[in-house]
Amino acid sequence: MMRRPTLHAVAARAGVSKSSVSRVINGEPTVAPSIRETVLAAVAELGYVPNGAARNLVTQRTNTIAIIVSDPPQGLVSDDPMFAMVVRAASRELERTGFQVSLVLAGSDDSRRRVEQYLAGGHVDGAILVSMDGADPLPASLSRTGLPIVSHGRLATPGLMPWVDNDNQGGATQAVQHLLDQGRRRIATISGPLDMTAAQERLAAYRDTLKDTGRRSIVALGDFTRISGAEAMRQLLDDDPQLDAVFAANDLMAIGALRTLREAGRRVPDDVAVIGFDDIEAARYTAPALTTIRSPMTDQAVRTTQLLLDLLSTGAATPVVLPTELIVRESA
Amino acid sequence: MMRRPTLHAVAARAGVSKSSVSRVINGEPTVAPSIRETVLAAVAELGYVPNGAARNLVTQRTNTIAIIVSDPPQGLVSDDPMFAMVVRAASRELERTGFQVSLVLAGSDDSRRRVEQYLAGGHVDGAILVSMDGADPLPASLSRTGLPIVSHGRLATPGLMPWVDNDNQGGATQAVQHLLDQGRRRIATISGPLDMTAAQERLAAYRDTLKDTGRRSIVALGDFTRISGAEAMRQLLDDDPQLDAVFAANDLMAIGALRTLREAGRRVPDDVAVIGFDDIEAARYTAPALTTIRSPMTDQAVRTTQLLLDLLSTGAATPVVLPTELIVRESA
DNA sequence: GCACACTCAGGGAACGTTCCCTGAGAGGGA
DNA sequence: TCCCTCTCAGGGAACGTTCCCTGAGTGTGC
Repeated sequence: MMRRPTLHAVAARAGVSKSSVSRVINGEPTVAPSIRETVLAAVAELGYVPNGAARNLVTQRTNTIAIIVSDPPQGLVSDDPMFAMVVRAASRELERTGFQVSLVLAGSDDSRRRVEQYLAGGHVDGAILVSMDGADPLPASLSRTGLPIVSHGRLATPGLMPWVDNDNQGGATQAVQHLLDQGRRRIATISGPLDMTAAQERLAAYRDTLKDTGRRSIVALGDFTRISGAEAMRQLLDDDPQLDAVFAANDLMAIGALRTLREAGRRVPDDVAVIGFDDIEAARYTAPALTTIRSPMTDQAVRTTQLLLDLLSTGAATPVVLPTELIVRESA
Repeated sequence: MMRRPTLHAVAARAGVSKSSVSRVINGEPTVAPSIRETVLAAVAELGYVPNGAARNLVTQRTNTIAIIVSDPPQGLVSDDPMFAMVVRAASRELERTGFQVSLVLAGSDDSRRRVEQYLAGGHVDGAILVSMDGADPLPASLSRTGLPIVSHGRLATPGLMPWVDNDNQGGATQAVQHLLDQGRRRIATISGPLDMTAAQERLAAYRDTLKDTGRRSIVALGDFTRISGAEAMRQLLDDDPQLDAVFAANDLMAIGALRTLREAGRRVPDDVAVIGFDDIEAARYTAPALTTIRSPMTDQAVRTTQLLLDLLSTGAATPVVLPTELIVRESA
């Protein structure tokens, strides 16, 4: 394969110095129109494209941002809509502002070391951490690199970096209140994994809201997947066959719960009301359609990206909490 | 922010030449144990991490692979499970083999130029194209860069690059045959966007299979999204209220169709049988559970990645077709 | 008419690695 | 004992840019 042309080659072709070519390439104004034209012609003729590595080396910038998502350790590859929405929205925003995106999966402990090395190796100008769980040591160690980093979702350890999250507490309160308003008496919940702040906050809000009414909480644990929602629902039905409402901490688990209820012969919402959280697109397509709390996922990703851009340009950024909204459909 | 230590600094600290440090870092065997130890100590002490750009510049390699996915031009961000599955599986495989992943969204014409420049700029060692539609000029222009590139999904223009696809024709034939075996008489289909080869092949197989039985085809067009499936189903019911089966070219559209049928008061599968394609996880959670054709998405992504690795190491790679499987659940 | 400012092109160091080449020293064979 | 080979450390060029600095040339003000 032929070696790609360099700045030098263009300079020779155009009969000018490489400094001038560099100036034209970078759009500096202090260059005579005649030279600019000659250079542009030579660039087009040779098909010149600046070498990224050389540029990065001398400028000490890469124009690349890492999106770091935690990868479930199990061999399974999940179709989590969150992943698609967040990665897509953030990537789009980054590309719009002229950055490349480096996607990094943080799975095993082994890969964590790799991530640290990668960030420390100057490959990126900054990073976005997506939905890290509280047990993960990665945020702490990465924040020590001194690189500009923001988190999509509040971290368990406060103060490490700026973040953007939705109002989990407010949303969960809305959800449970809606069930109460309907006159539901035994309201259970399917919680997310408790090492994630979103799950903690939603569970806490559920408990607080119920407590005010003197009702007892009925809790089953899931991990934000459909199958865990289905299993948790089965367990809830065993624990309390009389329950007449369930608040699932996300839509995926609500979808799982819906399936279990159907298998158990319970009618939704007549026998049991179900409400989810997130308002993913699939929530419009369940039978019955899922009542849920809309959390602005795309928005959150965009805002997180903008927070990083702020951090890069101004050196400072403050956390953001986005409001949620109750979406009433058929299931509650 | 303090400048990160360089090879030179480590060499000075360890009292050896930078050549020796470089040798230790890169694990070359021709270095005395005593020197290796001293260097390793200095590396640990200073927290040295090699600079990526400098390394890339001199080695002419980046250890980075681009995953290029077409981004729908509409402002919408979709939660397409395909995106999550494919990007995740491919990324995991790439990271496992020591590559970084650069995620590139190819949307507007403007961004296409950006992508070409990016690949030509030597930022990556190779690229994976994901599910490009036939109208997209990107594959052709990218293959002209001479970079090793493979495609996830067969391209409309053959011969541009190696690819991995599943057996669309076989799968669609299985699906329609299953409906015929059930004694269904009026079998409609919801096709995907016809500029994608997967949609073309599935539609062609539907037509061929029906033709052999003397039945006429009833076709509505979708674009692989849930909402398009719902709309197409509505149109099909208008066109032929007597239809008793639908083959949707993917599960997302089947899910949309299911909703329309429910709204129209048709029972599935009693009145109308529905069969999808892909076997995404959500297919297990519809009511009724979706009968579908399993296409090995994760597998396909992994195989595509391996194809690229082959291409990188051996310079050659041949297309792969993966088999599909009929998964019978409740909807047909 | 002369000095001075101002514009703009070119030369070359620097960025932080890798890798080739040289050469010092050790070891072994005749 | 001498020479040849072999091992392994160091020096320095090269990778392809950017950017600072120098200096040539032109224009301007008095």
